[in-house]
Amino acid sequence: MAELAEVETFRKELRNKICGQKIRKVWIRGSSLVFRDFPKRKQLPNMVEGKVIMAVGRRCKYLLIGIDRNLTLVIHPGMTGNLFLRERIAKRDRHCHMELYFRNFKLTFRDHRMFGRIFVLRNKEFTCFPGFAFLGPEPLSKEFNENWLYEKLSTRRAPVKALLLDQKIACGVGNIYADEACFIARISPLRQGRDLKHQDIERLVRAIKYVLKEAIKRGGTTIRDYRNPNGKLGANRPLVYGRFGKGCLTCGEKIYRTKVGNRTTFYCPACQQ
DNA sequence: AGAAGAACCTGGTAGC
DNA sequence: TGCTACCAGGTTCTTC
Repeated sequence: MAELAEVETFRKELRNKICGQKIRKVWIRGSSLVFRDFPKRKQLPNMVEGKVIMAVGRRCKYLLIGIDRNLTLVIHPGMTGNLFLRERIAKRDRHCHMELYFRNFKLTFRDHRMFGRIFVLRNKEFTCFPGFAFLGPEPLSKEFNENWLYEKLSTRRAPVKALLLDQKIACGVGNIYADEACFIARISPLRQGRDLKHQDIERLVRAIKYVLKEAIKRGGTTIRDYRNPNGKLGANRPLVYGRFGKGCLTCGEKIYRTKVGNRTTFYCPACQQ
């Protein structure tokens, strides 16, 4: 679920609700694997209880909750992680891993597959944190442009789809939007990176920005598990992802399904060259 | 260095 | 109905 557009939806929905709110109480599942990268997890409640949320940001697929002046609660939802705003008395089940209690509601992190990650960074640890150090530029920024992508793809033999999933190249792009971007740019996901011409890369950059903006506008894409913090489904509908055997929305040919870099990949063999 | 594949997890479902 | 095998939107490690 959680690609850039879904995490951005989390950010927008949460920002107005939790900014300025004091964290009254924290509950964490002690044995939960989502804290496996955070050795000091037992101290998490002590670190943040009684403190105020100052900002809600995002970098790539990481949600960043700024607490007081010098702490950031970092949440990576992984494949199935979700954040929910709920009544304080709402029951937690065995897939809940963390709850932040505010005055009138609580924020719950739920993840049944436990590929998600949660940890806390102090400001001075932030810049040297390895998870952020090598991420590429935000795809919706000016720095993510045809020059950047050409530089990253033009020497590579790997399929362009696999390269788009590399967070050092196109951070925030995941399996769905990589397929969608290739479809809109009319580029086969199987083509080698070094095989793309400048004009192909220009179309691809435009397509990546377009699919992400549209998905954010619609509150993300729900294939299976994704819900926004209020429990609503994402309203974005993929043009090619998940449409195996159905007619291409451009030319009517059947959509193919294959594997690229071990990931399920959908494309139209007629439109995408 | 870079490409490919497996591993990490659980739950849902297709097929028998 | 019940069992097994396989599949899933992310990341990271190992092997070649």
